[in-house]
Amino acid sequence: MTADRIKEIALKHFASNGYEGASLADIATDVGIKKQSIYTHFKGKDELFLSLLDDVLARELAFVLDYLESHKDLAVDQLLYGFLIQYQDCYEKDDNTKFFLRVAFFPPTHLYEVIVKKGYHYLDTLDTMLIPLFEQAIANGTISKEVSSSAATVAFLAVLDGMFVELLFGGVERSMKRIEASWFVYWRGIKK
Amino acid sequence: MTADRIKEIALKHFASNGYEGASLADIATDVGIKKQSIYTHFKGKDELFLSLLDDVLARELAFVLDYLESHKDLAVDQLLYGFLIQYQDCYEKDDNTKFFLRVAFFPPTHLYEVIVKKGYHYLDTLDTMLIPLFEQAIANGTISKEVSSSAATVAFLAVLDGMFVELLFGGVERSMKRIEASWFVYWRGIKK
DNA sequence: AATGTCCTGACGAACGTTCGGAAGGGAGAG
DNA sequence: CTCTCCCTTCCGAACGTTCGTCAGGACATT
Repeated sequence: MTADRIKEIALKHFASNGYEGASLADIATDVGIKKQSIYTHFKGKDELFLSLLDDVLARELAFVLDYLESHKDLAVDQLLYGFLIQYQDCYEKDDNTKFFLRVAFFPPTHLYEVIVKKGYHYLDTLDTMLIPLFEQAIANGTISKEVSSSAATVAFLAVLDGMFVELLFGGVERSMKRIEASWFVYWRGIKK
Repeated sequence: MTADRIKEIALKHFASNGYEGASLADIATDVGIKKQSIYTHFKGKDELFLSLLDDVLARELAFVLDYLESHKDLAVDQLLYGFLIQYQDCYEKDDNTKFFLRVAFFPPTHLYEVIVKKGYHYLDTLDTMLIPLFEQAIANGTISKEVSSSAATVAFLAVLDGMFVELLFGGVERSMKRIEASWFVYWRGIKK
């Protein structure tokens, strides 16, 4: 399907050049068609972009859901640390996260409201999935009672964002170094 | 000086629309001149942009330097926490950080090398300023000997980035919440 | 015959940029 | 004091390019 190839290529372009920086002509060239042919599959640039945004958010959530489901029997520290590592590995070469972060932080102005709405939905879902984990670990005694579940969640998401930032800016090896340090301090800060 | 007014306005535009999204015509309109007049003061868009980048990095470093200098007699935990708070306060309404982050993470491709070079210089300087603080605190016994000074520094910069991210995406009140949680866990993780 | 896909060709709009000239003020000479 | 020259600042008009978009036709598949 050509529509899928367009999406695939467009994701790369949006991820590395942003909404304004990505041109339909360049995308079409990479696909191997003329830019006018894109209009056979999408109404225009906005529809292509928003369709990609939905895909990206869905994939992002699916990954988290899948990971938590398939590792739910792990100890909470291994689960969380593994989550960081897997997230990094999984998206090392993928443009999904790059697209996601770029759009989340610097959305094209005329699509601001739609994007923010979708973004918050993602964040809320993430929160809902993580909170019970921490509550259980606190009840278990694995995590100190001095630490609230919400503080642990918020701080963990901050560690995650810190990883993203370094992943984007400095690449994998710098990001790995940051994960090691952040996780070491983080776990030392919440464990019993 | 018109050049300064152009810079001032251009900073806003670059910060909120990115390199490609900011147009010289819009900037000129906000300044109250025609876009051609910009060429009296700058060779072109690139020179304006790079000139702004230098200013932004210099201001960013100056702020850190100034803060550390004027609070060097504080206890390390108050110093670091205060640093987070002050950074947030200082740049709440300022476009400096927004410009900085946007450019750092998503640089315009044709200026990539120049930007990355300047960016790493900033990071290195920051590192050089922070490391001795942690070394001293570890020697003091304020921070646990189990924590290396480099791990504490790297993790602290991650906390800082986490704050930036939330500052950009969610605004001040969400960022404040994140700082509270992150700092609580961070300090609990490195203290003796 | 109908449908879906890709093409050629062209559109107006916006982009960064260049050029030539009009205004204005300051400096120096008469 | 005035005239002239220079220099800075700004703008009108236009440049070539690229942008997203639309209309219409060719060709294949069904």
